[in-house]
Amino acid sequence: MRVMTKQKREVPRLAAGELELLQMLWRAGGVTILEAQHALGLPIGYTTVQTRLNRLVKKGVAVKSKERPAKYSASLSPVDVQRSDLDLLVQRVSNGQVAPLVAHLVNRDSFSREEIDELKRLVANAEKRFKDARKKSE
Amino acid sequence: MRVMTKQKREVPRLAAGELELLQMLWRAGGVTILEAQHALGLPIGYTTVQTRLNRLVKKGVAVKSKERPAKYSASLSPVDVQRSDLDLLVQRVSNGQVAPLVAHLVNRDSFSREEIDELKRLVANAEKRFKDARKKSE
DNA sequence: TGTGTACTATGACTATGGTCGTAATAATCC
DNA sequence: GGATTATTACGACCATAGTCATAGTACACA
Repeated sequence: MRVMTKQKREVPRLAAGELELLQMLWRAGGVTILEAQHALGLPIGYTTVQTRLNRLVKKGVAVKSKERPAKYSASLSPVDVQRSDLDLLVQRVSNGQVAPLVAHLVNRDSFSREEIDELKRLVANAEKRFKDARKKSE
Repeated sequence: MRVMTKQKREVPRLAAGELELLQMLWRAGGVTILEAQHALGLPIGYTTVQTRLNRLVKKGVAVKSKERPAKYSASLSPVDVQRSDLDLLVQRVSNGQVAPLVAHLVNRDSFSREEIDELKRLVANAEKRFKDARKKSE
């Protein structure tokens, strides 16, 4: 059975730059401050990275290990942020309507054979869910 | 031939609250400060709305008319913001890959018959473009 | 065990966005 | 024209994010 495990914590609002740090953590895994600084590849100082990482920790979106050169890692999966980003975006650009947003994305650029097949599969699944739901409710 | 018409102006980074104002302008059209305040429906003061609107103007994403009760309107279409939001999001959540994002959206919730048809149409168009491009390049 | 290095904590400065108060200016009307 | 009202300009305050310098602490090892 499918228990909709309610998210205990809301994803806090993250400014663009904070997201950037978080992305780095997703890519690089558990990193020390020094490694983080290099992974970012930006001309910003060591203590700047330190402060920003600590602020992420204080916000609860990253964790810091106890070891001596402490390792920082994201305590939030990309999916979590994706979800809230998407919620926001869907609300923002098409007033809660998902289809127009998908239209935008699909018309936006071109796809490979494989991607097109993938899209077809997705739509077929959506259709199946639609029919199933319809059947169940009759 | 497909000329990638370069966007002349970058959409400036807009904080969440600024977007909210902009959305209001899209919905309500050219509005006075008072109308904007009402349209927002939030418990924020008149001069707050004034300041925020003026900041949008200074950023170039809104314009202010010369009439005496000045009318503010967005100088940026939703599409512009959608595009840059989407660029950002696509980059953010799936590293530039559009298909996974579409997958997220499509799996995210359920659709009506009409929406499903619309999605099918979109995918068919994408496929047609794919074939045309293929034919042209042979 | 003392000292130099690696790491961390702390505080400070700046910019920006959200909030407003108040002063200045323009329009209205007696 | 002068008083009243509507509109605008201006500046201020606070919170937060980005930036860093510097002071403090722990570790290694001579």
